[in-house]
Amino acid sequence: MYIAEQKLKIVWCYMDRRQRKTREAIFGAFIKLLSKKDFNQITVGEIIDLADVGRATFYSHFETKDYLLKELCKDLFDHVFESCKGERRDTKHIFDCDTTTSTVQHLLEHLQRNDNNVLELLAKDSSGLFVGYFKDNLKVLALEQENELPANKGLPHDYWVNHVASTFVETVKWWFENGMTRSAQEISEFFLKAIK
Amino acid sequence: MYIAEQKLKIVWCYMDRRQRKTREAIFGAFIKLLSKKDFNQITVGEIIDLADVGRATFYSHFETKDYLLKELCKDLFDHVFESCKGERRDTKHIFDCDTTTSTVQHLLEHLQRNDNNVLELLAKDSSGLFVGYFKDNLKVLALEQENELPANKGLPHDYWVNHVASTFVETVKWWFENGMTRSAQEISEFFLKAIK
DNA sequence: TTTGATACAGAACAACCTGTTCAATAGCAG
DNA sequence: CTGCTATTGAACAGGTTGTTCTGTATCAAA
Repeated sequence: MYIAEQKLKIVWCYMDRRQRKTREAIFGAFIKLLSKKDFNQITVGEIIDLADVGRATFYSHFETKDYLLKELCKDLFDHVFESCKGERRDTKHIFDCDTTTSTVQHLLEHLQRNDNNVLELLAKDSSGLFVGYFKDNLKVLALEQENELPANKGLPHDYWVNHVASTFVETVKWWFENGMTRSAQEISEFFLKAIK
Repeated sequence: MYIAEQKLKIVWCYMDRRQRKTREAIFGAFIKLLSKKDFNQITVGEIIDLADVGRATFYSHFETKDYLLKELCKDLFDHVFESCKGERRDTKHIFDCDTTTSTVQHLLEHLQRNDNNVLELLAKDSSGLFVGYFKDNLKVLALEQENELPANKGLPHDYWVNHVASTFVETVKWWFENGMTRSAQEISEFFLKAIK
């Protein structure tokens, strides 16, 4: 029962090649299915068929379907935000990578590439988990560079942070639902205007 | 198979007393369960047990569990927004019911009474359906009295309407999650400041 | 009150999904 | 090569779903 949990979480890169392959296959199949139908309508049977993986193998990696979703969220958003945070760690200023683009625009450009269909998953997020993880990461990011954000207008701090994060998520969803025709810079301006 | 659909939807008030009773019983049981656990973890068996209703009866009313949720959303939000819209229809000005309170505050006060646990359902909305219906209704409301809202800052119209509706939903959720200790008036001010 | 229509209860049913177990097989690291 | 570990594939019990059926209770109208 869920034998690989510790290894998978703690020493990811030292994982057995077989484990990595299975994990990636399951994630891939899951993402493909998630972009087609609702989470609750996807069965484990479909996942393991598409991933071409044994039933027992699935359950040795993920305790349940919900845990699979959680781990996928972690993987996805850790990857999306890693560049922002990584650069910040190195340089102390988020703008160093490109002095003309803000953090917001940088993040939007990263999303525009849409690795792993993050946007699709965000847009048709029937479980709310993706949006939840996204917002949590954004809140941390907002706290890290609070001085770059507009004034909080005398509103309670946590209300303001939540408002900023929510507005960003809604902005991204709006962008995606309108075909991503506008540029990342334009969307960035929309967002900043909205919370100004 | 879902024999009563037309009657239920079109001539609600002329419905057979038996039908009304079962429908109410099912809705009541469903709401009670929804405030305790996630939608996807609720079984039809639990619902009919709590509603004290036969299995076949349930399926003669609702094609499936998802349809039950949809109909519940419709009922709930039609009721929440009916007062706002009703007053507007009569008076042409939404402020007539109380010249000192705005539409926003009026809606918040209505939510504060929390009929049918709407707030609880909104806060722990695992399916996203409640929030979706809530936002749709808010958008219509926002369009109806656009002149009362702050300027859209040159943003695209649908982006702005979506932003306003989303901010309202998030404000309500924040209110609820913080124990509803603040007054409706205060929350109304937060919301208006946030989108100003 | 009687009558015909309709909603209900309760059980039974097949089809499906879940999560577990197990023996056999295949791949890995030292 | 050898011991260890992941994977396979099948089988399994337990639970859920949506349907079907028969008999009963309730309604609305004559």
